[in-house]
Amino acid sequence: MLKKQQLYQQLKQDIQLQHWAPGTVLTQQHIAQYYAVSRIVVRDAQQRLMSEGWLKLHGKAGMQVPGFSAAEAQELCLLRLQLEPLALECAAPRLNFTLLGQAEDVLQRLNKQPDLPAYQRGALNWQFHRLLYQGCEKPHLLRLLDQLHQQVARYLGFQEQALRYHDTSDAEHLQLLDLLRQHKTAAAIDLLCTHIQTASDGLVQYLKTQKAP
Amino acid sequence: MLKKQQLYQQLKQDIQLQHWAPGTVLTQQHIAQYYAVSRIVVRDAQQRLMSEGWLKLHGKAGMQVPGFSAAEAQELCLLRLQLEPLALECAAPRLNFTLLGQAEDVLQRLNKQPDLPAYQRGALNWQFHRLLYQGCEKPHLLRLLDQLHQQVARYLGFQEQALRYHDTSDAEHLQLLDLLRQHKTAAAIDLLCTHIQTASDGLVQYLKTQKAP
DNA sequence: TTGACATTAAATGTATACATTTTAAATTAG
DNA sequence: CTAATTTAAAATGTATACATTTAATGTCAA
Repeated sequence: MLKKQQLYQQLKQDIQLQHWAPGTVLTQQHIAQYYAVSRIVVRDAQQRLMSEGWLKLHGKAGMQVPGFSAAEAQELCLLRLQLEPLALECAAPRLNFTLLGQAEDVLQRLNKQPDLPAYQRGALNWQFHRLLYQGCEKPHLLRLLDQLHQQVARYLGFQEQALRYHDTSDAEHLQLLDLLRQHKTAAAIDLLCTHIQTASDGLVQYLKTQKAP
Repeated sequence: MLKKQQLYQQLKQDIQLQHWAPGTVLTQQHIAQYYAVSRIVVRDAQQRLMSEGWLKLHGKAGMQVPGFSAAEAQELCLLRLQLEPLALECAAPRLNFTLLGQAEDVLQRLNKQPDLPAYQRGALNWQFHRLLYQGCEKPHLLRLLDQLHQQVARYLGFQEQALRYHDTSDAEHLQLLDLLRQHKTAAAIDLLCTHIQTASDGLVQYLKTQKAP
């Protein structure tokens, strides 16, 4: 029998992998029956997934699996662009070799396993960035960024193709680490901005071509 | 008998008015008994209040009423400063006289009732700003800002004194409206930045003096 | 046929009861 | 007396049953 945490993960994954297609309306009863859990458990999971953007309200009954749009992706990336450089700037003075090493380990894992599923690559990618921002000592900022990347992650499960840009950005990641090691903070921030911008453009471009084939 | 929505509002207000002091650990059972509702209802309200920052996890049992710190206030204001100018910039081209009029109405209500409780003044103040950002067509951005102001609101119920700066900022609000009417967007954004900065400084200063009297 | 109203089905909200986990206390061995 | 283990109490997690609300269906009159 599934518990709360398990149902949360399962549902999230099933949405990400499009087992439940965008537009589907999921009622408590449906989910409870399908996953064989009590509605109480479903309510908790639903509420959490909704606050993270995986589900959205649909009238007065049921939750709807949201669709994808280039506009939304662009907005999410714009917010990243607005917040992540700030986080890096605050964290830079407190970046030590331990953290940089951990970050490099994550990069290596990304490199050595080029055929991971898209959503796992996305998770590792955020783990890398997150490590760099870790020391900013701004819990609310980090919370907002976590939320943002949850939303972005929804897009990454979308299509393997959309994530291809990450491979091309590997060099940028390494360069970023290098700059940070040399305490060239300003340059690192600049690079981060263009890095996010590049990723954004790729994703948005891809979504636009998908929409009108 | 209280329903979910009512309990949510009641609990939030009681926290804001310090009926439950910072540091207090509220268990489901406590709350259920005190407000005479089922624990189910409490769970929903608790989860929502937690996601909005009114409560935070306390180990594995209970939720804790968070305290106040100058650092947290500063962070929240910094995030406002990072996001609100962006929202205004995006919304400016779509600002019409209807919205500007609504905003001015809010200002007038603030002016004509100088003895409103702090939390209501805070709510009106955010209502004013929010109207200006309304047209930015960035739902995620607006959601983040709503969250941020929920957090700020927690501080505003804190002390009447801390909100005094809002009275002095009334002139700035009017000037902001004026600039927007004349489509002097850049100037309006500049003013907004200093406006937020001023408010931030006031609040942070106040909290620092409170801490070490 | 259409539109308003009544009726029914389904979904969510809420309460109670039970199960599991966690915390604290108390007892006992060293 | 201390520390570790056991035991009891309290808190949360989960399931079931009931109440309320919402949506849909069908009926009847115009």
